[in-house]
Amino acid sequence: MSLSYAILAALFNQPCSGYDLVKRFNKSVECFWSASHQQIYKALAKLEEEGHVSSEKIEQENRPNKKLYTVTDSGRQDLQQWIGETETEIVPLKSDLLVKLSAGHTVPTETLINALDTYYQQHRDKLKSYQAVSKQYAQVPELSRESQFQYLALRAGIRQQLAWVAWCEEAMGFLGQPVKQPVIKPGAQPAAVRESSRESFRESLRESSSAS
Amino acid sequence: MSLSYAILAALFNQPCSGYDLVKRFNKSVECFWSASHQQIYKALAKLEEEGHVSSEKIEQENRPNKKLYTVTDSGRQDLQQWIGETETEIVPLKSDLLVKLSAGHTVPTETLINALDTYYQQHRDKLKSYQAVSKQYAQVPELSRESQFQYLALRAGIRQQLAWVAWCEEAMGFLGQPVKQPVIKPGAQPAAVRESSRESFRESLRESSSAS
DNA sequence: GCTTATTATGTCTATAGGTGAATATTCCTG
DNA sequence: CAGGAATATTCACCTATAGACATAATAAGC
Repeated sequence: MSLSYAILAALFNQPCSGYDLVKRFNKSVECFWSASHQQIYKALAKLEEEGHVSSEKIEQENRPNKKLYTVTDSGRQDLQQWIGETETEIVPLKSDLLVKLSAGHTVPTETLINALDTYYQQHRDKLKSYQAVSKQYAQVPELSRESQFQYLALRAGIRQQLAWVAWCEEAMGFLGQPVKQPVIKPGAQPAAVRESSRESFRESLRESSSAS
Repeated sequence: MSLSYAILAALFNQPCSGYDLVKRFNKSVECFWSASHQQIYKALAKLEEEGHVSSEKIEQENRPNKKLYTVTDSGRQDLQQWIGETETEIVPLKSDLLVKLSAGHTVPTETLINALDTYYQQHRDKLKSYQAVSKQYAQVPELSRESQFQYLALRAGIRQQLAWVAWCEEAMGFLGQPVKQPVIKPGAQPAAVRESSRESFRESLRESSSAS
């Protein structure tokens, strides 16, 4: 359901081809909605069938022809109506790693550390890539209102990754492993990271017990 | 795929009936894997067919009979093997709200504030409920290794919710709305929340631009 | 005796979400 | 001109999930 709207939103901001859309999803939309190219093409076909987008064949000289997709009036209305619906469910978390951890006592600690390390690296990479996009926004002197909204969505993605990175460090501390390298240069990070990275498993237990 | 393993892990920690499993998923497992009762019953049936769990009919006096599910040797091996696999993909984020926001300029700000507020409340509720479970852990003088792992998984859930709550506040600040009430009593919160709540949209932009 | 809630276990169906493989064109390099 | 990379798209299939429906026992209140 939401994939269609994610596509409508992206196309509304900037009409483009399916292929370009895939690239945009991989670059930044991914931080709030991920999808494979097959899914995107399928959803585009359905949206066109429903009349929410229209396509125009563009003849290209140096490369295969492409279809330029544009949101129709009906598509825009549908999108706006959906945004207005308050039938809002928050994202249910689904993490392989946490499932593994919840049965962690059944396997050697080393196994868990390996899994954790893989995750840690991936989250750090994602964070880095989102922060790179964030930097691009920051370099524009005056962001359009449109861009500001997109930046705000990106901020959520960054906060999610920060939370994961901080948790990985906490988990590594618990599993008795030193953190291999500092997250990112100090000073370039919002205070939240440094604070939360410092927080240990033990400390958090004590805090919970003192909470009212 | 992972639902089966989430069930195996839960049953391995504590054998129970399908009904109880549903309740456990709603209570705390949900913070790392969510599933409906239909999915759980279906997955249980499949696991039994495959021989990974066995069921025993329990006659009950005061209520309908139930089936007590236990993980078999084959199930335990399967679970342990899966935990060892390093084919680990981090959770792709999928958020309706962020999709809505990315096209936020197409609707009145009030619409967005409404949507945001609904999310804010839900994340705060989730956070509160996870923190309540966390408190239960903290009250046990000496946690078993088993429980420590589960607590660590819960910590990830809490951090996720904290990140969402903090972002909601940042977003509200951007949309020009005052935060209606403080997150939770100060002092009961890890420093990370207070820090990150304070961080504004504008400040974050400046930080991004100064980052190397 | 009737209604409603809770415990307990499922099935069916439609649709959304997701993967793997295949296809075709054009460009660039050796 | 052969082979690979980038562009651009589609098919077939499978799983996941939501929503509705079905069943049946007990317990509590009116």
